[in-house]
Amino acid sequence: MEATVSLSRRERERLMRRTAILDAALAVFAEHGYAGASVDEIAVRAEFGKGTLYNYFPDGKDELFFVLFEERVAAGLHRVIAQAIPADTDLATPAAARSAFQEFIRALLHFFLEESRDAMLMFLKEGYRTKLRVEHEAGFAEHFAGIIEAVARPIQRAVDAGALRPLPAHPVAHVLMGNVRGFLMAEIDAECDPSGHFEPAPFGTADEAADFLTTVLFDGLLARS
Amino acid sequence: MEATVSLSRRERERLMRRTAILDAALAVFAEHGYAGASVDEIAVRAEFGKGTLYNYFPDGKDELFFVLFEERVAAGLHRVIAQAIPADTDLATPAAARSAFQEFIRALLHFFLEESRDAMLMFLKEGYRTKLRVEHEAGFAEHFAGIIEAVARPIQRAVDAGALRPLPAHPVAHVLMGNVRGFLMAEIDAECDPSGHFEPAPFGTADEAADFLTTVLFDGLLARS
DNA sequence: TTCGGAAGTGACCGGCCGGTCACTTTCTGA
DNA sequence: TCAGAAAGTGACCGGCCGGTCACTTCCGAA
Repeated sequence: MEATVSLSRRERERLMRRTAILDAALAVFAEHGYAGASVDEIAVRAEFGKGTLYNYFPDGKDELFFVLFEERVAAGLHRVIAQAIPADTDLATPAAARSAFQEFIRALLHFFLEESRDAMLMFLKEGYRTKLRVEHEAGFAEHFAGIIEAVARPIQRAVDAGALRPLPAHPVAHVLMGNVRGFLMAEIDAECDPSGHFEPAPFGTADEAADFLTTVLFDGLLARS
Repeated sequence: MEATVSLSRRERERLMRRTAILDAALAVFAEHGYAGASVDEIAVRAEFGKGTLYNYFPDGKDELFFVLFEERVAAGLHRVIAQAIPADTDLATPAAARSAFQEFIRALLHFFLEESRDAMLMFLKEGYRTKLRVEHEAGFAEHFAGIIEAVARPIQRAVDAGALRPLPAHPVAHVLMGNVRGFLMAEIDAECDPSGHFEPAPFGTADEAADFLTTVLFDGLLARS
């Protein structure tokens, strides 16, 4: 009757509770951002006493935020990258590269908009800009660098194959991810502000939005004769 | 001996002090963001008692932030837009449009990087995402919409003239401004974090950066045969 | 010189929030 | 059954910070 994993019931239950706390914290961070989130609210939402949170995460709010970023946001991003552009993807021609990156952008938007909205909101709201313990600051920088690196790798391949313009891959990766980020930001702004002042990008589906971004970034804004 | 403006000395001095307070507040907001800035620090930097700040800005921190955004950031942006792409700019051909928008992006980066660094930092750090009084929230949304509108207008002209792809102008304006914002963000990240984890975009001058962005956005990433 | 109001000031208040810890409850293995 | 460990709890602490207000200082008009 034991699960295949070699965890005692105690350990399994501890893991469940840890997850429940993280779920609650993710929801609160997504709603209020790091600075606006209160540990009390997280505890209430998780249905634990505040002290219990410090049993599981001795460094408190700071640690919760960092762990969430690691386990939900960064891990999700890496998964999407690995799945959408595996190392053997054909990137030899402009057409192949275009369709591969289009798929990638679609997968990104799909992940953030439909699969893990809370992760997205946490990713967008001020995130790493907040002052945290130094060790976590470094960890954040490392995660970001790792994600950019993972995106830059296929870009470099496509550049080497002559499918993309010979631009430096890292800045291009920054721009690509920045555009996804910017699009999501506009999306939630429009959603959170129904007063109608924030004119949103009026895209229906995530795929339509992805196609728009792909067109702008890969085909360019200039008309072609 | 009187200045041409019809202000009494009293009024002029009051204006000077108001400006001094705003300068101090801008510096503090630029350094710490809205949430991290303390009114005490602003008062110390302005060399006024805290109470005096509330003489000039009865709504306190909130009002200071909003006024700064209005008078420094938004005004600066509008000025740059109006100067770089006046209403009679030639946008009839792809080449003309490209060079006009290249000039615009250069002017933007120049303004933020060299002319008003503090305005840039305030613009970047969490800005309108912060919860403020409702009337200010609406004001922010209005300013943003106005800026996007001002950028979208020449884009629409270029689209109508067939110089740009027939894409909706507002989303394109969002993307354009978002890329500038993203670039600036990467720039200051790299600067504030000399640990080297944040791999920056290694551009020398603002103009080189602007040219890179122009290439990506207008020519597109795909190689041309 | 005098007087009234405008301007300036900083000690103080109240609320918030992250983190602690002495205590209670629950579990487990002997 | 029971003792001790593990887990859970929330009242409480200390610090911070935005905003207030009774008081002082300054200044210009009469």
